[in-house]
Order: sequence, then C-alpha cells, then structure tokens
Amino acid sequence: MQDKYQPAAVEAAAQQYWESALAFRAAEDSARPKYYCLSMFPYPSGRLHMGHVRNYTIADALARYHRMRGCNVLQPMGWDAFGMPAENAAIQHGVAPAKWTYANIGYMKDQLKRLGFAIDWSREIATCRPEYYRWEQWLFTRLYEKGLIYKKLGAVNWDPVDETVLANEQVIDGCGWRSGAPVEKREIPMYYMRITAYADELLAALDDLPDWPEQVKLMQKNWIGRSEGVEVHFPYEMATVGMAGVLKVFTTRADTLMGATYVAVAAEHVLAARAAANDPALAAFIAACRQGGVAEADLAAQEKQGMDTGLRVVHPLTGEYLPVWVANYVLMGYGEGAVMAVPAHDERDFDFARKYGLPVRMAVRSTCGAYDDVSAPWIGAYAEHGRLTNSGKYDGLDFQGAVDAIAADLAAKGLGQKRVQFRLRDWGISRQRYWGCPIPMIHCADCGDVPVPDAQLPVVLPEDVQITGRGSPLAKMPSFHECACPRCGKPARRETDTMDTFVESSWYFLRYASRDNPDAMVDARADYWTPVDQYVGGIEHAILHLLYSRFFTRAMRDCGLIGLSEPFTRLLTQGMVVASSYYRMDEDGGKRWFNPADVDVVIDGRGRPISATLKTDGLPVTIGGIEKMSKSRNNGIDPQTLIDQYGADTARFFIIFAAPPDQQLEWSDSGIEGASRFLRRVWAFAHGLGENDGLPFPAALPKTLADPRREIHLRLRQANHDFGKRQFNTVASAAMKILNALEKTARDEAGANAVVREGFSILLRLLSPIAPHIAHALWRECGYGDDILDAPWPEPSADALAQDEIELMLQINGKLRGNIRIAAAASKADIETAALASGAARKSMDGKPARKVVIVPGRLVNIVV
RNA sequence: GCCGGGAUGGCGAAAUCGGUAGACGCAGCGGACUCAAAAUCCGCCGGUGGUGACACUGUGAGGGUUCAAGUCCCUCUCCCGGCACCA
Repeated sequence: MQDKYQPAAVEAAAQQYWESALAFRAAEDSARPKYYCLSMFPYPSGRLHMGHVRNYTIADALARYHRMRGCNVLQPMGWDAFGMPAENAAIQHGVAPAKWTYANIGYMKDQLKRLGFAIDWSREIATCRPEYYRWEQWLFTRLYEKGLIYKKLGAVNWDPVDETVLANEQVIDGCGWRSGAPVEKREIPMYYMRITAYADELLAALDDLPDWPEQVKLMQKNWIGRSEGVEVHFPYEMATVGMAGVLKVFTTRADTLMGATYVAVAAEHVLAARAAANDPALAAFIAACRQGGVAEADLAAQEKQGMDTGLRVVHPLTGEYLPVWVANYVLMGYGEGAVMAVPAHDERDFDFARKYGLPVRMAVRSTCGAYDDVSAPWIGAYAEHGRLTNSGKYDGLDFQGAVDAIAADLAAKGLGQKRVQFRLRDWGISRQRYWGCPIPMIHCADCGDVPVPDAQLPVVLPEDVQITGRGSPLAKMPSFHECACPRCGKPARRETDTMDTFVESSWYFLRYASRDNPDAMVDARADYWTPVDQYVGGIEHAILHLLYSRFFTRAMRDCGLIGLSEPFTRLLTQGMVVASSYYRMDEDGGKRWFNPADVDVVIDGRGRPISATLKTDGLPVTIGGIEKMSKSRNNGIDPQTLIDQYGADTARFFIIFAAPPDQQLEWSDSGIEGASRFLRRVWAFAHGLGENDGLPFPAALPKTLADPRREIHLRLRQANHDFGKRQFNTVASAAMKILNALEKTARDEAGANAVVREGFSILLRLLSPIAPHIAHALWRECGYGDDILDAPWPEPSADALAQDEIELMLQINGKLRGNIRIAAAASKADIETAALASGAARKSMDGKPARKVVIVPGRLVNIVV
C-alpha cells in the first residue's frame, strides 16, 4: 500500500478495474429487484459544470447504495444533443452544429468517466443521431393519425430585421438580442401536441406519486390548473357590433355576474379586430399590444392598459348593454381570450376600472362589513366569498348557491353552463430552427398535410449547412424541402420546422432499455426496467420536462407501445450550485464580471470577506453577491480544475457533504480542503489498521471499547436513516464521526483489533457510494474482500447499541437545569422520583411545589413549578 | 403579476415525532513538532456579563398556541427557481 494517498493513481486503477470487469453493464435479471437510476441527461455544452457533477454524484451514490443492498442496478447516460447553443456556436465560430456537438460529447464523456460514475456506457444515446430521432418521427406520425397532434396558429417572437423567430431567452427588453430591433408577436401555423386531452389524468395521477417532492406535485397541480366554473355567453347584435353572435367567457366567480360592469377581450380577439376595422386609434392600440415578446412573465408584469372598442354586448341576465374593452392583461391563449369584469370583486378588474373610470358594482357582501357601504370610495376589491347583495333574486345566496342558481338560469336561456377549465395549454412543438429533429410532414397542394410514411423514415437532418442567424436554414435548402407527395407523387414541400428539444427528452428514459433495437422504438426490455425507480435532476425542470414526460408516457401507452403510465416512481430534485460573483463597472456603465478563480478575497480577523482584488492587477473588484453559476456572471467554477487538483473522490465527497441534495449549494474553495484532509486521514488510518488477528469478537467488551463501538453503530444507524431520507450530507458527516471515533479508540486491549476492523469496514462501505475509488482500493488492501461494489450494506448491531444506564435532561419550567442518570429500564414513577430528588431540581425549585411533571421517555423530565 | 421554495454563528450546515440550538466541516485564534515553512497533532471558537461556577440572551421581523417552538398557526420582509421557444 502506498503510504501517501495519491488520488490520481487510486482512481485510475479503480476505473480500469471496473472497465475491464464490465462492472456496470446491466442485464435483465428476474432473480433480483431491479433499480433503474436515472439522471437528467446533459446538454453537451462543452464542459461539465458543477451542477452536472452534483447531479450525477447524487445519482451515483444512490445507484451504488442500492447495488450493495442487492439490487440489479441500471444507470445509463446520454446526451440531450439538439438545441440552440449549437446554432449560436455555429454563428459565432463558423463550426457546424453537428461537429461542435459531437466534439463536446467526446470531451464531456471523458470528464464523466474520470468522475468514476457507475454508468452502463453501452447504452449511451445522443438525441441528434438518426437512430434515435427516427423513432420520435415515427411516433409523431402515429400521434398525428390518432389526432393527438394537430396544426393551428400560435404566437411567436418575430425579429423583423433578422427575419427570424426568437426564443424568449433571445428577447432582451423587448428587442432582438442580435439585431436590437423591437420584437413583434406574430401568428404562424404550428403543430401542437394535445396534452390537454390528458389534463385530468395528469392531475389525478399526482396522488399516485408518494415519492415525489410535495412542492413539485403542487407546482404541477397549479400548472395544470383545473378550475370549475361557468361559461357565460354575452350575446351581441347587428346594431351594436355589426354582426350577431355570442361572446363567450369563462369564470370561476359566476356568483358575481350581477356585478359585471364591462367585458374585456385580448388584443387578438375577433371582436377587437372587428372594432379596429373602422377605428384607427383602436387599431393603433392593438398594434401596440403586438409589440414585444410573447413571454408570459413579461406580459403579466407590464402595466394594465386598455381601450374601449365602442362595441356593446348584452348582459345575459339583466339584458343591460356592457361595454367591450380590449385589455393587454387578457391572454388569448387562456380560456376564450375574453373575461367578464367585476371590479368590485376582482383585484385586476378593480385596478383597470379605476384607471379608466369604469363603474364598480357590488354583488357580494363582505363578511367583515368593511366593504358594505357602496357609496363610500372603494379602496380595493373584495375578492372573498360571501352572501350576494344588490343582485335581485339572488340576494342572500351564498357562493355555491349563487353559482348553482345563476348557472341554471343561464342554461335555461341557452346562454351558458357549468364547465371545467384548465390552465394547461396544448404543447406547441414547432420550432423554426435548424438543429432539431425534423418534423416528418409533407405539404402537398392537392393532398394537404401528409405524414412521411414509415418506409421513408428517418427524415435525416442534413449536416452540411450554413448557419447565419437570419431566416430558417432548412427553408433555404431546396435539397431538403423539395420532395414528392407520398400520396399522389406530385412535387411537394417538406416541413422545414424542427421539433422542440423537450420532445427528445420526453421519452429517452424508455430508449435506454432498448437502445440497440433497430426495428422498434421500445421492446420488452423496457417493460423490465421501467418505470424509472429513481430520477435525479434539477428543480428547474419541476414543471415542463416532467409534465411532458408524464404526458408522453401516457401517449405511448395509448399507442400500445408500453404498459406504463407514470415514468418516474421516485424523484429527487436537486438544488442549484451558486457562487460569489465579482465585477467592475465599465466606462459605458456595463458590468465586467471576473471569475472567482481569478480573484483574491480579503477577509477580516474573523473570516468575514471585506474586499476583493483581481489577481492579475491587484486592484479592487466589487463583490456582487451569490448567484447561480452562469456564463453571464462568469462565476462558474470548472470542476475539471478540482478533479485535476484533488481527485474525483474529493470532489464528490465535498459536493455531497456541503449541502443536502435538494438545497442550493454555495460554492467555496476552502471547504474542499476539508474533504481532501478527511480522505487522507482515511488512507492513513487504513495504513495503520493492521492485519486481522483472527481472534473471535469478544463476548463482553471493556468500556473503553464498548463506547467507541456504540458510537460507531449509532452513527451507522443515523447514516442508514439519512440514506433513506436522501440526506447524504449527514451520511458524509456520519462517516467523519466514525473516523473520529476510530482514531480515538485505544488499541492496547484485547478485542481492539476486532472492534476497529469492524468499524473501519463499516466506514469503507458507507463511503463507497460517495467516494468509490478510495473505498475500492482500501477494501481490497485491508483484506475485507475483492470487490466492495457488491459487499453487503452494513446494519447496526443491537448488541453494540444496548446500554444499561441513560442520561435524561432535567428542565425546570422548560429551562435546562441539569441531567440525571438513571437505569434505561426505569419506570416513569422512578424517573419522577429521581428527578425531584436531584440536587439540580431542589436548587432551581427553590422550595416551591411541583405543579406538573412532564416525562418524555429517553429524553427529558420537565418540572413545572 | 402568478405558482413554488428558502432564511439558523464569520461561512457551509445539523437538530429523526414539538424536547439540551449550532453536531460534522471550513475559516479564525492559541499551542506542540520544525532551523524555518508546509503537512500533522492538541486546545478554544454565537452574543453580553463574570477570574470562575454560572446567569441572561439568541434560529429573517412582529404576534400567537404549548410545560416546552428553529420546528405548529397568523401577518410581514428579503432572496432564489419556474412562468409554456434556455435546457
């Protein structure tokens, strides 16, 4: 054994051993419980970042732990390889997206291998390869034929200068990121996946996911947003609108219908267009609403603006005419693109009504009475439920009674009915981009939209392409889009849009199980491995990716491809990795960001950072606070430096130790030293461990050995509990505490060798999922066995934990005043007697009688005086 | 704006069911070893007062429930994630 811990050599040897033993090659095996451990696959951006290392270290710890628990583990890895950054790199550096992507994959794969993850690389997939995406295209045509994919108009960000569609991320303050031109909303035809057909099921099935974080289920529930309400029809006529029809709105507050004083429609609504036809001012307002991007966060944050269309609709119950306004806070994509406005009982309507002098009419009496005086100036909307007032025949009804009565009356008039509305919208998957999976459709003048037949799949994305950032590359390539109609054979045009990259990531976990099958998307092996037992990934995917995957699994189930409904049994959402940022102000007012690696931080006598200087010039930089590691803030720490300097085990151990997996991890360079020091101590301890002396485990240990052994088994018990909770940082703490106990154990008594060797074997096995290389090396070198990978997981021994006497804390009036030692088996009466008799109690009670004695077995006695 | 989460020493954090707040580690301070440094080892380490035993105080702010609150309830502040074309 090397005296000194040399991680590079230890890790290379362990990795070589695993590789030549095919240690992580997974095969179906009905004899053991299977454990499919999946990490969200990375986008091949160039290099691993700290978030990747954290994600895969957590998953690897789980994979290795379950293997030692006797499971047949599958841990695959692949590449979410389509996406915008490859096109951006092509524009900036002139390198083809495919070439750039494959080079990145090569580099990052080496990095992953150096981290020693227990990955079955034989199952590697890259979504940009035709072998992968042909099945996505194949499924697209199935879903199209089933009616789960359809075409309609959808709004996009249009850059009028570059004549290209921009992602929300590429719209900065309402302008195109490259051209700087103001962005407009534009409606274009797009393909949509009918996820709303599964809204009810996706919502209800959240209850069948007990091992998902509550917060994720809650976010999904709110995203799907099922609401029960009433569809209300406001008729309109030739006289007031110039055509006859009904304006439909959906409301969850039909009880307030008698308080409606206007209706508001989205700028894209048909009535808005109608009114604008002969009203230039209104047309200008609608055009202004079209300015800016489509991101809902921006729309919701902007100031409420509106304009009277001059049109009037009829209140369905009173027959009164209500004005129709166009308002920028009404979204065309939600519900009917129109709302009834009740300023008295809705905050947004109230703000809008006050701004434009629209009437406020009370319909619900507040329970507190504060809003009852209709003549007093209104201070805000009363949005709570209450009994109706000022509402004619409905006066006095409560919320449910009023909704029922009003819905019944509307139904009788044919002007509405109760219905359910979802917030969830169908998923628009068309992208006017190059580096994505081509949508397998052909547009024929005679036959319309025709899916590409199976025999012609895959529609291969050409790799020899010029990316300029202007227009759609595929639309400029006749060799790609000129084709024959599969139905009639006449010249036709191939669809040049590609699919949203979320489509590839919605089913990749199924393909890992069948990745070498050229004849089918999935096969029986997927039935063995799925559902995924443990999914690990960033909390930022809590809604979209996870919801799309849940939808896709059901869509594939309904195509008869799989039997599964829920793809991920257990979910761990990992927190972000954040770090300090440093900057200087430029002359033009911009900030120039410096990487933490290039900055020296000056600390005061107590370790508080007080200033920072740049290493290269020694001049001060401003400390910009702690933020998500990102390119824009230049505060990313390259994990490669860490691995090169300390080794993979140290990097892994530190990342696990620094914070619980689901919480934000704040990067600090100094903490890594502690992890490194600990592993060096483990190595040194193994070096001085000594051979197994072969003596049997002593029947009765002296206290000097029983105490450390008890400590070790207590820590093991805690570690096992924490492993179950997925709280790995305290597992790492437990390992440190075990080493502390081992180092303090006296080695001169009979039985010491057995106690210490047992304790160290526990330590190595606890460490194995987190720092597998050093555990692998020391397990063999200390003679515990050949391979720690399949060593049995340790369990605490009842024997080691037993004790005759325990210590209880003694409280007087809830304040700690001392301890009492008492037999572990003592009754409550004995404990009370002992507590009252103790010196600490008599001193603190000051002669007053005990009013009450609270005893918590095994913990405390509280005497209330 | 809407939805979700978070806040505990100088720092990362721990506290299993409402039961000793700050385990474990980092940084810092003091000491040992060394010609010296590094490494290593030992000790101290929330705040205030006290030589000390100890006392008081302390988990973002304010209120409440309880014998007992970091933990439960109400109100508020700040920070972070998501908001459908970043992945």
